[in-house]
Amino acid sequence: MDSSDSYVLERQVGFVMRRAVQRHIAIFSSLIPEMTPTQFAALAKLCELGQTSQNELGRLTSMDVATVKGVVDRLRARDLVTAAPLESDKRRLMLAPTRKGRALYRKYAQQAAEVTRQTLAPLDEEEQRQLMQLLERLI
Amino acid sequence: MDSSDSYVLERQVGFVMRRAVQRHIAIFSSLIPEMTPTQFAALAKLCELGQTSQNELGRLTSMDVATVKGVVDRLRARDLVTAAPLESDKRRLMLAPTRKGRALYRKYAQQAAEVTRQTLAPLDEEEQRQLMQLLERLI
DNA sequence: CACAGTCTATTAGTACACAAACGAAATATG
DNA sequence: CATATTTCGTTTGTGTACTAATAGACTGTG
Repeated sequence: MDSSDSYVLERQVGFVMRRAVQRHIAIFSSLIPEMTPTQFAALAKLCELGQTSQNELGRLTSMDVATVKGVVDRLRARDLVTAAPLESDKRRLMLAPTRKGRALYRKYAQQAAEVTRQTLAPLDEEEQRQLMQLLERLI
Repeated sequence: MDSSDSYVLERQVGFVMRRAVQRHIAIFSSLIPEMTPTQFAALAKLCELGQTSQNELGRLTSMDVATVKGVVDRLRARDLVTAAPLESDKRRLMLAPTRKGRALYRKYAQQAAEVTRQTLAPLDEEEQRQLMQLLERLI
């Protein structure tokens, strides 16, 4: 039996998802060139919550501890986020968006929703719902 | 109007796909710890074709020129792939799997298909087909 | 033939993403 | 209360992914 029967690259979910993500990122960076999807996700979550620790932010945005540190460092370097150790628990680094960070989030929240619309544009509304639901069940 | 109405992180395709890819990669590396999904994709395509230029391999596996170079370099370093400039067109770097590369591909082709099965396991067969078709239309 | 445009590969730079290991701080348990 | 465990953040190392710039090789057209 030929192993090429059981494995065809183009039919693997991993490959198809990778390509879909590539297209999504291209759309994102054309609509929001000022920051990456990951940075926007972190900033958005932080604006939603007001403040959190770096670690919890990572959990809420599905980022590794090492990844979230890098993302937060870059947001801090651009003065979009502030960080300060928590008095009552000195392990924790509390984060909050700056005024500039909030402004940037507000500026792009609509655009970010538009990124999703454009990414899903090849599908009709019913299919979009289906896709989202199926993807969520994969997690 | 509140911008949080229009943007909720968890409802964006990008976020959901990113998480699904994360889970997929975790499954992949538990079943095939010896190489990454990208490396396997490149090796698989090369085994399928026998030989190609580095550039074309990139196009066929949806990798950037810079990305494919890194991936191929690592495969070459492990003696899974050979590379030689093409006589008739000295710009091109022709690649081919080594015997060792073919053996590794054969060893894991089944497992790689299994990765797809496990990734899609939360869905029934009909849903799996739907998801794949919907994703393909996003590309 | 010349030379403009195209194709291929490489390099440098930036940004995610994860594993592993570390130290410091907090909590749990005996 | 002492110590074992857990939590949090950082660092290091490897790998993917894209941009932009560069250089060499080919192709097409004048």
